[in-house]
Amino acid sequence: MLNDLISSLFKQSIDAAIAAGKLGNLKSAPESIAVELPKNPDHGDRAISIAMKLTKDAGLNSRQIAQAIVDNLDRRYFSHLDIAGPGFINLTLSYEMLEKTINNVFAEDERYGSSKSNGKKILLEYVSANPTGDLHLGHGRQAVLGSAIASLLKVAGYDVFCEFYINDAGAQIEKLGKSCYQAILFQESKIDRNDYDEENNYPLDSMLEFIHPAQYRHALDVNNLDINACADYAKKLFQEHQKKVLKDIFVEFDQWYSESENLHQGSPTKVDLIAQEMLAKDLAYELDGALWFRAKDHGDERDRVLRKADGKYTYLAADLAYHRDKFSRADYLINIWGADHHGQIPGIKGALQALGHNSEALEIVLYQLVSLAKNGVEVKMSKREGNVVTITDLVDEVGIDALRYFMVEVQANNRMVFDLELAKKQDKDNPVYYIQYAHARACSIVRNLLGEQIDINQGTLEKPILQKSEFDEWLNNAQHTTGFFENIAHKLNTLESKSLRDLVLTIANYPDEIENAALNRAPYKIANYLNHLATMFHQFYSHNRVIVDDKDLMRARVIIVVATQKVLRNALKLLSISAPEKM
RNA sequence: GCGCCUGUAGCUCAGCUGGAUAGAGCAUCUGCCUUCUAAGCAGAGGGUCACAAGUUCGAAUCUUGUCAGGCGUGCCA
Repeated sequence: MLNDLISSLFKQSIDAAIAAGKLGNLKSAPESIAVELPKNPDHGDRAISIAMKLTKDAGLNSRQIAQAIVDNLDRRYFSHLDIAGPGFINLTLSYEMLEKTINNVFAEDERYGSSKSNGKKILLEYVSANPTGDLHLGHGRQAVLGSAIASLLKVAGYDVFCEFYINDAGAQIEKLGKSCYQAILFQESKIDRNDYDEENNYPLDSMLEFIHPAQYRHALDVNNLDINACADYAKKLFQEHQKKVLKDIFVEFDQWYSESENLHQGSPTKVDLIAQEMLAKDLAYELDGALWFRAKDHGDERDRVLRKADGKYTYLAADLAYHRDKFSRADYLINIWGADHHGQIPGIKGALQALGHNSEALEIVLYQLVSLAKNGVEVKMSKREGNVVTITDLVDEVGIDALRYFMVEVQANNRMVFDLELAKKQDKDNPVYYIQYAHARACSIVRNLLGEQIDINQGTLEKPILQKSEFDEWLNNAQHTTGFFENIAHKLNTLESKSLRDLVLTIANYPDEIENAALNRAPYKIANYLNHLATMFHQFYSHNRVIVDDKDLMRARVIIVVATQKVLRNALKLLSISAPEKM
C-alpha cells in the first residue's frame, strides 16, 4: 500500500538519523508514522507531521527534526520535498511512484485493493428480523449495511460467516399463530372483520397480504384448523418471503439460524444449560419465582431476568445461549443492532464475560433508526396507518442500485430520514448515477477506440483507431512497464497534468481506503471514495482527450482510463452496485 | 433523574482518529456541447464547526460543563 510504503521509508530515515546521532534524545522511531493528504494542493501529494510530535522526546525543535529526517530519507519515489511551517514535510510523488500504482492495478486486477487472507474468522450476525411480517426501511438499512461490512471484511482478508438469527420462539410466534388462524377464518368467511382481534394480533390487512387461500389450503386443513400449525405455516411463509426480498437486494446469508430448532430442543435445552450454569456459578439467583442474573455485579445498571415467574425464558437467556454457540464457531463476533437495543449491551456482555467468554471479542455495531418523511415532513411509520415502506416498495421506486447506495452512504451512527417523495425523484440527480456514469464513460472510450469507425460523409466503415492486439499488448505491459507517464509529462499543460496526477493518486489510495473502512466497519467511506474517484475521473476526462494522434500520449491515457474503470468496478462490486458499461 | 447517540453552509452529509486557508452534493447564480456520453466540466455566493472553559506548538476533532434533539432505562423482543 502506498501510505505504508511511505510510512516505512520515513521510519527507516528516522532510524538512520538516530544512528547518526542527529535526533537528540530520541531512542527509537515511533511505531507508526501517519501519512496525511494535505487539503491544500500547494502542500504536495502527501504530508508528514511526525517532526512536531517528536519534539519532546528528541529535545529538539521540530524544524531541526524534520531536517534530520529529510537528510536521511530515501528520496527515490519523491520528485519534490520540502519542509514547511513548523516542520511539516511535504512530499510530491514521482512519476515512478504513480506508475508503480498503475502497475499494481493491472497486476492485481479484480484483487486490487484486497488483502491476503489473515486467517481470522468473523461471525457476522445481522437483520435477524422476527418472521412475523414483511421487511421495511429499517431492515433495509441494516441489511445493506451488514452485507457491505461483510464484503469489506472479506476484501480486507477476514474469513466472514454471515448469519441471520431467526427469532422463531416465544410470544411473538404465538401471536403470529393466532393472527394467521383468524386471518384464515376470515378468508374462509367463517368470521367477519369485527371478530378479528386487532388489539392482540398483527393487523389483519398486513396478514391478508400473505395469507392466500390458494396457498394455505395446500398446507393446512382448513376444516380442522390448529393454531400451532398456523404458526408454523406463517413462520415459514414470512421467512421465505424475507429470504427472497433480501436476496433481491444482494443480501445473502451463509446460515439462517433458527432459535426454536437450535436453542429450545431436547432436554435440557441449550437455554436450560445456561440457566443451570449461571445458578451453579452463583451468577444468578431466584427471587419472586423468577431467575435473575446478577448483572449489576457485572457492569450493568441493574439485575436482569433470565427466566420469568411463568417459567418462560427471556430474550436475554436465549441470546446468551446463542452467543455461546457462536463463540464455539468463531473467534470474533460482530452483531449489527438497531440503536434502540443499545441498552442490552452491558447485560449480554457482562453475562458472557462472567460465563468465561471474552466479551471484547463480541463487537456490536449500532445503526440509528430510519424514519420516514414525506415532502420533508416526518411521518410515523405504522402498520395501522398503512404507510409502512417495505424493501420491496423501495426497490420498485428507486431500484436496487440507488437503494443500496442510499442506505450505505450515510454513517451508521447518524439518524437517517428517508424521504420517499425525494427518493422517487431520484432519477437523474441520483448520486449513484454520477459514479456509474464515470464507469460507463470509461467503457465507452475503449469501445470507440477499438470499434469500427463510420465515415459519415462516405457512409463507409473504416478500420478501428487501435487494433485490439495492440491494445491488449498495452494493457499486458501495464503490469510492469515504467516510463509511460514520464515520457509524456513534458507534453501536458497544467490542467491536463494536474487532473491526471490527481486521478492516479486517488487510485493509489484505494487499498488504504479499504483498510480504513474495514477497520471502522464503515462502508460509507467506500461510497464517499467512489464519489471522489468519479469526480477525479470526470475531471480527467474533460481535461485530457484520450483518443489523440500522439500514440505515447494516447497509450498513457488509455492505461489510466482502464485502470480507473477497474477500480470503479471493484469498489462498486464491494457495495453490490452494478457497474454498467453503457448508460 | 441516569446511560448511549447526534449537533459543521438554506437542505443532506464528509472532515483521513490532533495538523496548515473547514469541504462535497442538492438548491441559487454565471459560463462551456460541429471533437472520446452535458447523467459531465469550469466558476460565484453561502460558516461564530450548538455554547463556554480547559489540555498544547496546533482543537470541528481530546476533557469537563451547559443547551437542544433522538433512543434507551420491562418478569417485551
